[in-house]
Amino acid sequence: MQFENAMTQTTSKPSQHPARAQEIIAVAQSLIQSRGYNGFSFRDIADTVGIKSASIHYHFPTKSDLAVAAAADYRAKFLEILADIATQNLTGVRELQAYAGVFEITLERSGNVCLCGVLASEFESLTDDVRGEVDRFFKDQSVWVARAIRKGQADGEIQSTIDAEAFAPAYVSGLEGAMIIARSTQSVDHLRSAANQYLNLIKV
Amino acid sequence: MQFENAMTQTTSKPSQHPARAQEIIAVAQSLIQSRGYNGFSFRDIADTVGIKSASIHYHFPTKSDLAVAAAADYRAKFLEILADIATQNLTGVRELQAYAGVFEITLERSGNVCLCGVLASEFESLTDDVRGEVDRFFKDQSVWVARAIRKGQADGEIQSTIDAEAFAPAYVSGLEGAMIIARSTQSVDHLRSAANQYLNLIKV
DNA sequence: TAATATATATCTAGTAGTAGATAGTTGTTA
DNA sequence: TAACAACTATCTACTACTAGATATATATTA
Repeated sequence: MQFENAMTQTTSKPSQHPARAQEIIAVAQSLIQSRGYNGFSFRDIADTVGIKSASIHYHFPTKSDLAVAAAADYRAKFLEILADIATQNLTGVRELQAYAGVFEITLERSGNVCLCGVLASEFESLTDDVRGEVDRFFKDQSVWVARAIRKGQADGEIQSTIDAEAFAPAYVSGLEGAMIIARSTQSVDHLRSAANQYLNLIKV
Repeated sequence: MQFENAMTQTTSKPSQHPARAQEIIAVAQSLIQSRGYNGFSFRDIADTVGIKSASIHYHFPTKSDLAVAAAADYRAKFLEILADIATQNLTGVRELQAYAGVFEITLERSGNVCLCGVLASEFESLTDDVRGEVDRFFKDQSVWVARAIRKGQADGEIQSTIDAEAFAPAYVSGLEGAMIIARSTQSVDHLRSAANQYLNLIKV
């Protein structure tokens, strides 16, 4: 996947050479996804990247700035993946299956859960900047899923009685919750099964 | 609600006079539910309870011990509430609505999310003891929900094609995820709506 | 071209503050 | 008196973060 938008940061420092900044973001994302926002330190990142913790502050003045960048990057990349799925000429149901597949593959390959799901569960200890990014993520997701549902309805494979705008956030929520619980119960199947349950119920 | 089982702890110190220990557990639960396991300190609890942080170690030698006690107590109390619902002679669907209501009321009144949902999202930074408690919680929940679903099916108000054992964890996961996202989007309605979506889909 | 200036990205060394945890002491209660 | 439950005082390790120096690369100017 390509690095596109590191300048989404509201903070000052632009950082002309984004390779290292991106590297820091990637490690931060992985650490947040496995241990949470309050579960990692600048030193953890520094040790992994191979620099000193003080050097991270050059790229991201505060931990909040880093989290904002990590969440913004995560959101952007997720949107790219979804845009890619939408160009594959799939049916609505297949798109929703592919959507769930993104969650499943993440959990399967890395053992990590959704970055914004983790941040949301620590919501009270986040700055407003990070909260905003988390909020935007979930809005993104619901919009994309609602579109896929309507597509499936137009093709006659999803029940027309379903309210796409109401079911979309429920589908997203279900996958987020199932992903988090799946990790704690050591079974990707928990997530896969939940996704199938939701989908089977809305199919004609 | 009554304090029942503080001795579920695997650790040594029994603490004959459980009032203060229970007070500490209650504050710890609230802090975990709002800021996460890594988002609070012994000093936070001490300041709220009105003792010194060192005194907490008398009741709970380590932070992990405290988290285990908090999770075990949470699980026990949740089971009491569910047992209470089950004695109210409700239909299966009404029981499932009451179940969702427990989540909604918690979020509405305290702004807090499910303790075990939070812990699960920080899973990688938990000790095995805490992990076990979290795991047990979700097993509990699925068992109770599956029973309610089968009850609804027996009464003919829930579709007989639904696999109760497979849908139960999906329902629990959905409510957990919706609860976490609802807080981050500042709307209890997000949770209420998701609960209704799931239920409407399985009704006859 | 050579000298100068600026920017980038890192370092070392340090700040004040907080984390969980421990040892030993004191008052209180059964 | 003995158990309990708190205390004071302290420890080590770590937290995010900062100041100032340095090396290197890139521009700009004499």
